[in-house]
Amino acid sequence: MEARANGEGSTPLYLRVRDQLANQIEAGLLAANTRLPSERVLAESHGTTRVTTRLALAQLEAEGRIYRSNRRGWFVSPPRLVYNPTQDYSFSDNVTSQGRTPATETLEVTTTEVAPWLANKTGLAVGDAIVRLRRRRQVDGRPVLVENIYLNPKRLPGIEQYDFNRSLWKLLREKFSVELQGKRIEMFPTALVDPQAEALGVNAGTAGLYVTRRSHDADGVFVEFDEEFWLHDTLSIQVEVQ
Amino acid sequence: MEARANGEGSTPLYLRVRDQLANQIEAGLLAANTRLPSERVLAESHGTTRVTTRLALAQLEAEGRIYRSNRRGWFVSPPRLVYNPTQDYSFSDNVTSQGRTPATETLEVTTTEVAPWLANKTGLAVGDAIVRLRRRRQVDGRPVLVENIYLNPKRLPGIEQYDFNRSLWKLLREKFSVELQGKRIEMFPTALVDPQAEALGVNAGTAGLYVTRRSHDADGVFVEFDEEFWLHDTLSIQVEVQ
DNA sequence: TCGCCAAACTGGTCTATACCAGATGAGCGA
DNA sequence: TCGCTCATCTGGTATAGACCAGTTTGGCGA
Repeated sequence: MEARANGEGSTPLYLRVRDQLANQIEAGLLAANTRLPSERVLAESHGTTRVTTRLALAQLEAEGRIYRSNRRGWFVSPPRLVYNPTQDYSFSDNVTSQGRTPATETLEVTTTEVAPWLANKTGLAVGDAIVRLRRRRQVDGRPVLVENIYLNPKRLPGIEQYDFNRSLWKLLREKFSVELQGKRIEMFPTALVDPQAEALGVNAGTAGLYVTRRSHDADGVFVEFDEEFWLHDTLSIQVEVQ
Repeated sequence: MEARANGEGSTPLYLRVRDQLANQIEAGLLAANTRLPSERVLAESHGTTRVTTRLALAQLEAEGRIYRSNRRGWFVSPPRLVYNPTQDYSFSDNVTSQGRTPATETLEVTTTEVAPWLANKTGLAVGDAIVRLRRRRQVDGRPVLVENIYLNPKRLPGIEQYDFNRSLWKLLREKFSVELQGKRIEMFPTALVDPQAEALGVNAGTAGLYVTRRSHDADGVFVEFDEEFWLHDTLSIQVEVQ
C-alpha cells in the first residue's frame, strides 16, 4: 500500500511475472493454444528461478488463462465453451455451433448394481441393475471432460447395445421415445482426482467443475443420472429461467 | 503402474502426505474449522520440507477440503452451502435453514454511469445512471462471497436510500412491488483477483466461482444485474427445472 | 485489573540446486 | 524410405535453506 524504497513496488515478484504474461496474452501476442516459452527460459528472462516462475504460471492456470499439457509445456487457453446443463442438447451440435470441433470417445459400457450413493441420487433401490457408460469428450483435440452416465435399463431396455459416440439425447428420443421432462442439477468447483485426472491426461489436483444431472421422463420415471468432470478453464455455464 | 523397489510405491511424496491428512479429516479426527498443525510441524512429522508440505496442502485446498486464513493457519472446510441462483431468495434465510449463521456487510453504495461491458450485460445504454451496491457476506464468521449489484434507478427510484444489510429481494418486493420474472445466469470457475481477493481476506489467485445474474420484472423491464464472487470451497449450486 | 508491547509463531515469498520421467525429434541403420 | 534408438527437451518432484510480514499471546507495567 505504501511506497517502498524498492523500485519494483511491493507486489510479489511472481505476481509481476504473472502480469507480464497476462498482458502478452491480452495484447494478442500469444494466440489461443500457443505454447509459452519453457519454464527455464521464462525464469531466466525474468531474472528469477523456476520455483517462482511456476508460481506465476499456477496463478494464470487458476484464472483459466493458460493450461498445461503433461511434460509438453504451457499453452494459452482458448475461449470457454458455453454450456447449458438444463437443456437437452447434443454436445456435438453445441460445440460445432460455437465454431469448434467436437469428439467423443466411449471408454466403457458395463451393467452393474446400484451402489448406496447412487441409490441416494437416483431414487432406485440398492442392488437394482444399472447401465454405466463412461465417455471422454474433446474440443479441438483437447479432452475437456469425462462423464459417467447411469441409465435405467427398465426404462431403456437394450440400451447397452447402441453406439454411444453420438448424442445420447437423440438416441433416447429416437429409439426410446423419451422426452426428458424434469432435471435436478448440482455442481461445484473441485480438484480432479485420479480416475478422472488420468482419463483427461492431467495431473491429480487440477482444478475442475463437477456437474451432476438427474433426469426423468414425462411420466416421472427415472431415466438417467450424469456425472460430468470438466476442466475448470474450458466452460462457462449458462442457464435461463422463466 | 509397475512395482518399484521403493517400498513407498510410486506415488509422489506430496500426494502421500495429502492422503494422510485427507484420511484424518474423513475419519473425523479433524472437525470442521479445526486448525491443522503448522506447516513446519507437518513437514517434520512427515519427514519432509515445507515446500513439499505446501504442495500437499494446496491439493487439499483445490479439492475444497481445507482453506487458509492469512498467516493464521490452515483450517478444515465446513460443508458447502447449498445455493440455488435461479430462485429469488434471502441469503439470510437460506443460510439459517442450513443451520449456519449468516452476516451481511454493505461495503459501498454509489450512483454511476453504465460502462460498455455493463451495457452489454444489462441492455441499458452506455452512460445511463445506475446504482452500484457492493456487499460482503459471511457464513459462521467466514466471508464466503463479495457481490456487486447494479440496480436500475428508473425502475427503483430512491433505492439507494434503503438499508442493504437485509434481503434485497424482500426490499424489492415490499417497497417496489417487484416480482422478478426472468433470469439469465452465467457462471464459471476462476481465480479471485484483487479487489475481490482483498475484500475476502484471501490471497490473489485463490480459487473461486464467478456467478452473474440478470433479472427483469413481469413486464420485461430490467431490474438488477448481480456479480457474485464466491470462494470455491464454500458452495454447491443446485438448480431444478420443469 | 486492564491495556500495551514485544517475543514467538504463522504462512508468504524467494533463491539455488538436483534428479526423475515423459515427449520429441534428429539421425542412424536396415 | 521406413522404423527405431537415443540424446535432448519439457515439466514434475524434492531438498535445504533464508528472510519477510502479519497474528497471537504472554507478561509487564500503570
